[in-house]
Amino acid sequence: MEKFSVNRLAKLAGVSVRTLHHYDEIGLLKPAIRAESKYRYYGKEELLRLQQILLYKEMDFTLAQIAEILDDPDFDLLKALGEHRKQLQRKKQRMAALLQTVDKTIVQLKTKKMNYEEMYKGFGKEKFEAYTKEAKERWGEETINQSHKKILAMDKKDWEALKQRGEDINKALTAAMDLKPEDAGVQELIRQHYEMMGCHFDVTKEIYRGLGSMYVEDERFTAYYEKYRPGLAAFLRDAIHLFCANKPA
Amino acid sequence: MEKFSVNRLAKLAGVSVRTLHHYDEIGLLKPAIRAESKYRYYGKEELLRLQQILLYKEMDFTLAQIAEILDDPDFDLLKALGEHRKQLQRKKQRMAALLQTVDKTIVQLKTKKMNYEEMYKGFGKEKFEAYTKEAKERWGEETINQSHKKILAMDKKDWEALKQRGEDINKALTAAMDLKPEDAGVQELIRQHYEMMGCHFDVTKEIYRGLGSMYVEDERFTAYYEKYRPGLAAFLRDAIHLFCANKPA
DNA sequence: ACTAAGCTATGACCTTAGGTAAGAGTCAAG
DNA sequence: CTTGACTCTTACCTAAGGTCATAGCTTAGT
Repeated sequence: MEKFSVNRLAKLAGVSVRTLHHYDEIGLLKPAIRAESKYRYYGKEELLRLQQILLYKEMDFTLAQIAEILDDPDFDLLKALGEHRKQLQRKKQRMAALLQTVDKTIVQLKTKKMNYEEMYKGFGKEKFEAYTKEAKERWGEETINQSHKKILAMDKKDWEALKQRGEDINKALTAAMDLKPEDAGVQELIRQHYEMMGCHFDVTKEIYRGLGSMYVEDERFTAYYEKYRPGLAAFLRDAIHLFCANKPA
Repeated sequence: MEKFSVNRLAKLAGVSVRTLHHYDEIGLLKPAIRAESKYRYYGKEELLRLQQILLYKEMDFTLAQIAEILDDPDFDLLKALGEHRKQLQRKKQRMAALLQTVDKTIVQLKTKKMNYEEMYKGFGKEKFEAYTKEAKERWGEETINQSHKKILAMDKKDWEALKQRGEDINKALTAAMDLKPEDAGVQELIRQHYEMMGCHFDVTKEIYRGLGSMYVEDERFTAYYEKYRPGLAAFLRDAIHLFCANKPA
């Protein structure tokens, strides 16, 4: 019968020696024999048990749960798996919800950036102050200031170039409004717009899609683009959504 | 200016007093004033800051990260949000992967149950032993025994009834093979089959779908059903997949 | 002013699944 | 027999608080 030292077993199973010590401590996996020297030696059976442990650990069971699964003969594994599945699903959904929250926050920050840009372009003092006030209410004094600082810290030339390019793309899109959103040329313009947005941080498909929705859901966006040309906001949203739907992950 | 005691602030923000103590300890949220009695008193500003903290906590930022976000003027919030988003997405994908693992495990357990049932129905000794050996290799001595114990512990009458019903449904499905998988009658039989499967633990759509795939991917399944009537395995799989696709979550 | 009830402070220990380190003992090869 | 690699135990550390215990504080009612 083969015997494995801690090191050997650890390497065989891909865990650390400390982990084996820990499992011994909590009684989850005890060595087959303990030499007089106090060295731990494991046999084939223990290797098997360790593999079982790792299987369940992979599924995110806690060590206590695993101990129960392996040692309690009255344990209903199917029921446990079913419940565990529910847990995992809840967690996954929670992640999805968090993602949405983060996305919304990112979009809102982007919006603020744009508000700021508009302000820069000289939209009149009242508008500027209304924006600032709203933003402060939504974000708190400190945050908004920090964010503004960031934007102000942006390199002037980069900023101007970015702005110019955005305007070019917008003009082209306005002209292309008579085509359908799925038109290849329109989609190419949208692609350029998307890449521009991604210039300073990653815009994922989902974030970009959220931004697209804002074109019709946020009145400031809508007002801005509708004045440009009526129907433009909805057109942009549709084109962006289409773009996102067709874009590979 | 209003002052809030720990209790008041905690209730206002929906956190525990201990949490406020903790935030004070780590310097994340310090009270506006400390009375000589050492009592903590918070002002409006602190309430605002606490709300900010909770906003980021909701997004699963750690307290250390939140401190950085709120206190470091050089902090790039957009970049942090972008990175955080990636993290969340990874976690979500991990959850999805875990779900699949759990589903597969559940389906395998179910399969074993069926093997056991076949064995019971008298499929010959060699087959039984081949199954048992394979299952032991895959699952380890202990697990398989426990699982068998569970099945044996099942109420005899329930089991017989379940088996009988399963056979009835199978016979009906065999007869219905000349129809299309999307036929309403076929889908109704599949629905009954699905409900039967869910008799002893929740079978979700996804798990059921996985089971459907096993009809053609697992040779034991395939052999069993093909012997019944050629083409039955694929037919069942298609019908099950269709059922799952149309079933509301 | 006094007292009881309720609020608060500090300190300490607990939780997961090990990581990391110190100091001492042990094994195997040369 | 030495040296280097291995192993032992002990103990402290992580995140975000939960849950006591003990002692001091505040406030409402009398």
